[in-house]
Amino acid sequence: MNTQFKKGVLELCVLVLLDRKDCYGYEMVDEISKTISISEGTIYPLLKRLKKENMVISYLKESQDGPPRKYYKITVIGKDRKKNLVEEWDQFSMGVNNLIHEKINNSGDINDE
Amino acid sequence: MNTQFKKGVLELCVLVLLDRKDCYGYEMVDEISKTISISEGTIYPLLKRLKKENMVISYLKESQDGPPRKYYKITVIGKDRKKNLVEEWDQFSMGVNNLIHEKINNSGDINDE
DNA sequence: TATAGTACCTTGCATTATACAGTACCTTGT
DNA sequence: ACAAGGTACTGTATAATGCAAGGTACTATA
Repeated sequence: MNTQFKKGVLELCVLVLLDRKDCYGYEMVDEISKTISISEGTIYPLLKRLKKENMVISYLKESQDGPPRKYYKITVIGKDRKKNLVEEWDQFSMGVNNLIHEKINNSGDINDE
Repeated sequence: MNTQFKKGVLELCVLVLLDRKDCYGYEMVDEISKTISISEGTIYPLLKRLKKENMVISYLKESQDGPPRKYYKITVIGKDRKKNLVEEWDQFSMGVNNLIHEKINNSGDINDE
């Protein structure tokens, strides 16, 4: 899968997931991997950054299947950012789709027949 | 505009444009900027790379409005790559849209009523 | 008990595309 | 001669991801 396409989108995906419910890293890798292939080494640094930027907070919780899990919870700032990112993404992806699928924006639809 | 989203997509856009008609760099900046804000300093290195990878070839042509223009023409390899990229993009963007707009893929639609 | 396997987190280095600013050349109009 | 705009190019910085490796906790099994 094209690495470059993912740039910036992973952050969006993580925030969207966390806006639905608290998650731990490993869980998000699983969830997101259904759509976009990623690995742990990618998501943890991202989570660290989001935490540093106050988009999320984290708390530990014990697990029955292994070591304690570090859950992440989205903050108000994070929700805000998520909203912006979703809007940007929608606009961006629509623009690209228009561009590559030939729906060229002819502003000024003058018939010359 | 979110810089990260553009990663990889610009290459796609350039190849798509060139698959329609030969263009020169400055022209493509204009064209693409209608949708995605970019500048010359971004596109020329990209074109250079595409040329190095044999996706495009270039030729000079005089202009009446300024210095000669360097036109780029897509090659068979380039067309191939464009096709792949378009497919990848379509799949990728659809996946992301599903993910962020909650259409979660419930494989196994068992009714429990 | 030792070992392997899996769930889970972390870090470091390499890769790669874009941003921005600056340079330079050509042409036309004043 | 100068300004302005069209056209091409380059260098340095930024930033997100990939991959590989390592570490801890728990569970199962030999």
